[in-house]
This record gives sequence, structure tokens and C-alpha cells, in this order.
Amino acid sequence: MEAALETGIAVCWLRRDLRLEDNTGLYHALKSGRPVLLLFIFDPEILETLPDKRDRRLAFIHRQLQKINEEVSKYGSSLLVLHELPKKAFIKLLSNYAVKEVFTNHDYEPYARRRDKEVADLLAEHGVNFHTFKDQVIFEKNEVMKSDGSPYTVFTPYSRIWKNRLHSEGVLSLPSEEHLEHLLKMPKMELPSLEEIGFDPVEDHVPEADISEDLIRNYHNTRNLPAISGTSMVGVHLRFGTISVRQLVKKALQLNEVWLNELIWREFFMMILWHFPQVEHQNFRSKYDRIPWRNNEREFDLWRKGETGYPLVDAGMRQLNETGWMHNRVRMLVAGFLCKHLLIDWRWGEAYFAEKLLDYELASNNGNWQWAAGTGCDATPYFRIFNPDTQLKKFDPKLEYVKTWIPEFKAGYLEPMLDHQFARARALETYKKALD
DNA sequence: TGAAATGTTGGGGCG
DNA sequence: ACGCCCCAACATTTC
Repeated sequence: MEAALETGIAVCWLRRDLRLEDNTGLYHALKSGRPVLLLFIFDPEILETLPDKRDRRLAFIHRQLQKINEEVSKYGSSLLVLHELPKKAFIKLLSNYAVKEVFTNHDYEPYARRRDKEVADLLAEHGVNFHTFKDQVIFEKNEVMKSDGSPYTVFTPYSRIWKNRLHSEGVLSLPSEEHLEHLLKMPKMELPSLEEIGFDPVEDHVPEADISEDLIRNYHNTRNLPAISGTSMVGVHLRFGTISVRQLVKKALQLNEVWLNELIWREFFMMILWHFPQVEHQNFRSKYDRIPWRNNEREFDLWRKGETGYPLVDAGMRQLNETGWMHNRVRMLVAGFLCKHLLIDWRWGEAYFAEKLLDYELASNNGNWQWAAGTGCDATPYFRIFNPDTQLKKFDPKLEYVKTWIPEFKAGYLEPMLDHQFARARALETYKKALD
């Protein structure tokens, strides 16, 4: 038996689960009885969608990979990092190593599903077992469904069943970090540099996550005040898997249900994207297809630069442009402003966020943009239109946030690009007419 | 996790 | 004392 196992290795393919701790796929690979080769692939098909060669996300991923490589080298192993189409990478891998099994964690985005299908087919042709695991969510795919077997499209009932199921099943964590001695012994290899994969090195000042008891307990009181560090900043870590969602849910259960709900929103939108992959490019509700978006390029540009003349909108866009992050309360406002005040297609805004946000997550970004535009599931009704000045008075009354991101700010620093009352009436009329 | 318009109530000023 | 008006405060409706 032992001899048979020695004749081949297992590969653990990391994608958006860049950690060695509590990693489901890695755990099962390490327990497979075969030496485990740890693999990461820079996929040119993904990289070419990133227009900015100074992309901070790439720098973040690169740094995480270096950390992982450093860590596994303590076990006499190495991370293997390739830069080519995954299918080609596996063809090469199969010719260089006696690969018997491949382990990985589920990735639910439409592109990832196509990619993984191709790799699965290739591996099957070569008689290699492909084992995939749920890791990035608590409940996936069809695990939280209505009693008639259809997916939920409203958050509240979904979250109720999600919580019921969580309480009956508990949270299962797998200590992959305790079995790293089963990694394949090999000399430490260097990663390709950022330049070698076509990117420029850039300071990756990704915000530190704050999952202190203090912050989580107070989350519901402070999360709407953009001048305060009242949010946990876990988005980017969930995106790339540098924190396990199971660790966060355990804390949430003990400390704050409002914060737990935010984690459930993430899974809600992932579930929606799984069942309705067409929402990546289309309105969830097709009755909104007839909205005549104005799509004025000049106005879009003012929005992007943070020069609308509405202080809270502009502060948010400048925070995004400068740091790759924007406070969530302000994200809702700027998204609503683009769709309703300017009548610009939510897809334009979504694409801009996708380019700029370090914590960009297709399912959440799409779900929340469609929420703001009113075209999505469980979305804000079309007649709910934020007043940017009222939002400022409510959530940044001392103008602290605004002054942080708009240095030249003073009352009337910039003439509003359009009148709120006018834009509100125009949005109501446009939506109403399109829906009739 | 809306805002504005419209409706209702009740206290107080005033003749 | 009483009716009338004003208006703030709150509630409801509408978009």
C-alpha cells in the first residue's frame, strides 16, 4: 500500500484561498497519503482583464504567495507558481510529475466554472482524480433553498434558513496547518516577479483587517459613519482567502448578528450568481431592460474623478481612487447617484469599481450595483433616491470624512453638476415610463 | 440600507 | 371662555 502511494503525488491548486490554515482542499490533499505539490497559476486570461499595470491586487497576491512560499520552505517544500493558461499548465505538470490526484476549492464565478470544467476534463482524460471542496463559503450552491427546491431571491428568508442550518450543523474547520509535513520535499523555488507577469511593482497598502472583539461588538453603531474606522475591512481577505470565512462566522456568532448578516449577504449574492450567472451582464429583473440610460461620457468622467459637486459623493470617489477602498455607506450613495441622478448604466459603475476596488468580488459588486440601480433581486425600489446632502448631514455631520478626501473642501467648493430636485424628478419619470 | 409630499394632532398666541 | 390660526412634531402616503 505504502509503495503504491509513493508512486505518485497529489497537487493542491490554490486560487482564491491563499492561506495554509483552515484550508479545506489543502487539508484533504495533505491527508491523501501522497506528497503534496502546492501550485498557483497566474492565469493570463484573468490578468489581461486588468487594465492598470500597477494593480495593487496583483501586488497583494504576489506578497501572499511569497509568504506562503516562505512558510512551506520551513517544511522542506516549495510553492510552484506558473504563468500560463491553466489547461496548458496542467499539461506541462502532468508530463513533469507523476500526478495522481488534484485537490482544489470551489470557485463559483462563471469564468472559473468554465475554467475548472476544462481542467476537470483534461485530468479525467489522463486518469487523474480531481477533488474539489467547499471552502470559501459556509453554504454553497443548493445548500440553502426554498422548500420547493428553488433558490431564494429575497435576503431575509434566505438568511433565516441559512442561520437555522448553521445552528443545526455548526462550523466545521479543518486544520490543514497541522499536516504540512506531507508537502512534497523539493528545493525552494522563486516566484516569477510582478514584471515577469506583466505588472509593475507597487506599494500594496491593503488595509489591515480588524476583527477585534471591540470593533465587531460595536459594528452596528459605527458602520455607517465613514469618518470612523468602524468596519472590519475583511473584504479583501475574503476575496483572496487570506482569512477563513469560518473563523469570521465563529466570531460573528459570539459577538454581533448585524456583522454576521453582512457575511450572509456575501453568500446570498454568491448563491444568486451561481443560479443566475446571466446577472453578470444582464438585469436580474428584465422589466428594467427598457430604461433609456443616458450614459453621458462627460458626466461619467466627473463622477469617476469625484467632481460632481456633492461633497459626500466626491469624497467617496476620491477615497476609492487614492486607496482602492471606499466606505460601504458611501458606496451605496455613489452607486445610487450614478444610476439615478445621472441615469448611467449600472454596468459602467460596476466595471469602474471592478477596476479600482481591492476587495472587488464579482458576486457582491454585481449584486450591490443591481441593488442600487433597482434592477436586482431584493433591490431598493426605483423611487428610493438618496439625497446626497441629507446623507452628508446624517452620516458625516462634522464633515470629517469629506475634509479628509477633499483637501480644498469648503462649503460650495464646487458647483453641483446638476440640481438634486431636477435629477430626482427626472429619475422617477424615466423609471416609471420604462416600467409601464 | 429614502425622501418628499401630504395628513393629523395639539399647544400656544391672539382677538 | 372660545374660536381661529399658526406651526412644530409626528404619522402616513406617495414616488
